[in-house]
Amino acid sequence: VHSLTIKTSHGRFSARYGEGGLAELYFPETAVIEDSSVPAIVQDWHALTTAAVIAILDGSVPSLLPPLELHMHTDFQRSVWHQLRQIPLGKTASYAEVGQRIGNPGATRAVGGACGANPIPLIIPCHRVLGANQTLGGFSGGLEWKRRLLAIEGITVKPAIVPLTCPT
DNA sequence: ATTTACAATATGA
DNA sequence: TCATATTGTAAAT
Repeated sequence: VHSLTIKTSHGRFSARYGEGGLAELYFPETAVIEDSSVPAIVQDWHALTTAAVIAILDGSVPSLLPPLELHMHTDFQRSVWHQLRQIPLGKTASYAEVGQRIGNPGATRAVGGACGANPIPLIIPCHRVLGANQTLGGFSGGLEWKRRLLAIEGITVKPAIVPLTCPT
């Protein structure tokens, strides 16, 4: 397994590569470990990953992606992530909608779970999945990041539902 | 109109 | 069995 970092205008991301391609992508602020020397093929993947991440942070669509290493996950999760990739830039889908598209209407909650298990944010745009009323759900990299990513794509979200109990 | 309760789904500890 | 990045429905206020 090899780890490399990506320098962007939004910070230093880090990526982890497995045998078959990109396996995980981490937001800045998390521990950054960079391998000093990696195989040539990994360097090629990393060049693609870097370009893709920078493109996304710039509000454009990455033209080419590295192979993704997702075989260790379940079919259900891969189905969900495949659907997320179908969401065009600037659009969003609800958890329920994603569930319907993969043939599991009512699997709304499970979709949330799959999003949480997404190892590759940004490239698999889990940030484009909102609640039914475009409310901000959650995000593995922190809600601040989710808001920022959506803002880049020109999407505005309603504030999360705050249970308002005033002690009298 | 607003609040409360509940069922249904995939997955991991 | 319990938890989670949800949601739609039903009933009561």
